[in-house]
Amino acid sequence: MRGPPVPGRAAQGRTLRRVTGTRPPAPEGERPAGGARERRARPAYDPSSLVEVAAQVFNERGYDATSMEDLSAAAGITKSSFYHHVRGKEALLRAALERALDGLFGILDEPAASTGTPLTRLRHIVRRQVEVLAAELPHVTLLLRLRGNTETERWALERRREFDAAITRLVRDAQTAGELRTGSDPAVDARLLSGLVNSLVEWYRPGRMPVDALASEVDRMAFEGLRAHVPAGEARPS
Amino acid sequence: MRGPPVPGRAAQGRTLRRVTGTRPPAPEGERPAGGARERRARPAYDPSSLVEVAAQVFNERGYDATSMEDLSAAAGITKSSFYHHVRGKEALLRAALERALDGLFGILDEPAASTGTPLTRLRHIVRRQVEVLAAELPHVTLLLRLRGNTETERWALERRREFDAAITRLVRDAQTAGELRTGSDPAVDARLLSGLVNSLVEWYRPGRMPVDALASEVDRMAFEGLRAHVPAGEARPS
DNA sequence: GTCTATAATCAGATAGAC
DNA sequence: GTCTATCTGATTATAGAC
Repeated sequence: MRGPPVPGRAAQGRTLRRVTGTRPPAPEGERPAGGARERRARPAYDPSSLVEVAAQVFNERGYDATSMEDLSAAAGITKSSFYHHVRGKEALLRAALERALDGLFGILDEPAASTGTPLTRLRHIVRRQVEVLAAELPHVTLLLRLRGNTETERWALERRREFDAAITRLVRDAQTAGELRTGSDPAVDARLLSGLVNSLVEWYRPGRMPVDALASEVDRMAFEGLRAHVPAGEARPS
Repeated sequence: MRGPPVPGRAAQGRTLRRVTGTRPPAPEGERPAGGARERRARPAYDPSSLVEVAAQVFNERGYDATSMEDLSAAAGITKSSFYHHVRGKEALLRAALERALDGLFGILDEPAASTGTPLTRLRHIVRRQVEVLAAELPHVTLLLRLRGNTETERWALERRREFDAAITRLVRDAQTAGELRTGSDPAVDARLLSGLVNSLVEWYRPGRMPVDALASEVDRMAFEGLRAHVPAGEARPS
């Protein structure tokens, strides 16, 4: 907990927020039978849903600031009931990170990721990266905010570096092929590109705008820039 | 602490890393007199240095995962001695965030921030933002990773939103003036631009490349894009 | 499957000797 | 100014009743 020792929890600066957001309904058979529970809209209890709930709370509060009490409250059950479903805090983290990494590495396995010129492939990967990021928003967000404190975090960071390395190779190839700007270090350009894409998790929320529109704007900015383009033949604004 | 209860601290997954990185030398008179201390390169004890050390450790481990023990160890003294210099964990956080915010808002007060066309002003601000980010790297990094758990964090987030709003207004003005691309929401473009700039804290380290070179690459990417530009008159690659 | 109660440990912060 | 020793409360995790 934070701040000086204060009697009541309400006196602390920390705000208890509840996870909102829609979630896929759990299989009916998995629901607890005696629906005597009176809490507000409570998430289902199947493992996959619990991971998603946990990822949401981790992102809102930060992994370290999140207590098992916070997680169980978000799931609508007590802490010890929560432990009945989950091995521990770090197991939840790992499951969420695996989902994010599976999504990202899945992109590299797609046929379009190895078809065409380097730039064509790169643009496909960027577009798909935006889509995976939107589809797995809480899990990817979690992945991008890791500090590397635990063994699980370091494992995920290592896999993330492998993904980034694939992007860097592709940027280098595209520059060599004359499809990307010259005069800059491809490793730097790859980091700028990844930074741009990854920064979406800080503000994009589903429903804010269609995912394919977002992907198009990111693609345009990354490769053509924000500046207005003058029609061919006209003079460039000084 | 993390993981199941284990006897020894060494058995935990957490790695104790020491703050490296160079620091401006403290005024000689501020150093403790009897240099009997035998630890490795230890930072000075003046308040400003302690804030910088704290910001570094906060960034490495995350604010919540950082204990006062971690901070005092990084400073080379015991926890209770550390408390002699500092009011508490949150006071350190606030001091670091103030430094970051002062740097950023200082940019908006510069004459060049309100001289010329919207695009000229925007480009100046972006360049200066990269420079401030590099000069105040640990403090700005901390600012960009806030979750809003405490009152201090929420205060800083609110000020950061004000800064972002200024950028958004400028992007809108530049688009209206025909200097930026059309067909996209200026609020989205502003977020993409800020996301690109802010993502630097995730990888840029002083000494990796000169700051002005970095600023130029960011400027070029943001406004012209990564794609190779064909000389005027030639056909655009399909 | 869920609960109350509690164990074991670690956090931020302080007291008081030197 | 620094230290050892300690307080208070929160944290992860478990025991065992229902």
